[in-house]
Amino acid sequence: MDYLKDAHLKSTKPRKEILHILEGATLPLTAEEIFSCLKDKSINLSTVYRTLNTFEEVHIVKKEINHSKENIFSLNKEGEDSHILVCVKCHKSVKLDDCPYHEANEELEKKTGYHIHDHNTEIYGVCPDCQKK
Amino acid sequence: MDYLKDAHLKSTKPRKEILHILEGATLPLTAEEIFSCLKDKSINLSTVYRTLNTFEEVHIVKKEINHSKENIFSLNKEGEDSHILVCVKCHKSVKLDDCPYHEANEELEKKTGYHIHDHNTEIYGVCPDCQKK
DNA sequence: ATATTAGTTGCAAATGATTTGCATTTAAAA
DNA sequence: TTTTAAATGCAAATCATTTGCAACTAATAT
Repeated sequence: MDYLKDAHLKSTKPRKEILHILEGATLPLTAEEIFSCLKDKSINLSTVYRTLNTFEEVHIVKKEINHSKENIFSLNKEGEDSHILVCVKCHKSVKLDDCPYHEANEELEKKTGYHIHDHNTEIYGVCPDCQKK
Repeated sequence: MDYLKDAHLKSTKPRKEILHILEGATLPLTAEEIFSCLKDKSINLSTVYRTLNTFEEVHIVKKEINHSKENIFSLNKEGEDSHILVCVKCHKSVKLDDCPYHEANEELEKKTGYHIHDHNTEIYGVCPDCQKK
């Protein structure tokens, strides 16, 4: 809740607005998308970028890359792993209920000694519809 | 072997040189890296980019994204899937001998109807060394 | 071999997301 | 209320990548 105080960041208008937008988002957003959602139009795009990067450093948000190589940001809600199956042809995606790689990753940790925390896997394939074409 | 003829692409000097460099590479390379490996220094960087994109379209190369959001290219050798375990802290990576997700993916195909062909997974975690720190 | 032509290339300029320098402002500590 | 380190707005810089266009060349037909 108190993301800013917890991270020892000053509570400013841009930061509060950006947090609010991220809280309302169901999907990760680009900096531009967040920028255009801002009610206070005097906030600068570079402030949005800077804020999002700051948020990432203190783990308030998670930064990923979308299909167009843009950074996309989403609130880093602990324990909210998503596993998405993405069609490489039509880009349609399906949310999986649970991690299909859970057991496999445990095996892998034993074998390699790595502590795996890739729990937002995007799995690529061709969806049933596109297979027909 | 005869990548160019097979793909109905003209056999030009830039293409042959770039192919040669890719054949000698053990890791995926950026366009710039390939460019600086060229013996014929009269070849233009944009030709390298264009060539690599053409190669990708005809599936001669595989295009991926590295940590700095640059495109990296590698020869698309059939049946040479790689599974790399990457440390998110030090970026050290370990090649896995075989796909840890093979069975899990088969399950997933049955469940979803998707035809999965993500067989160059990068798995992220923290390596043993970085866990100590 | 030679001419033809569609596909390639070099060059320079454009693009587009993201970053940065710097002067100004502001939240929070004293 | 004063002080000060941190945050912001603005404009310009970055940097990988793409693109328009004129010149060139490999492959095909003559």
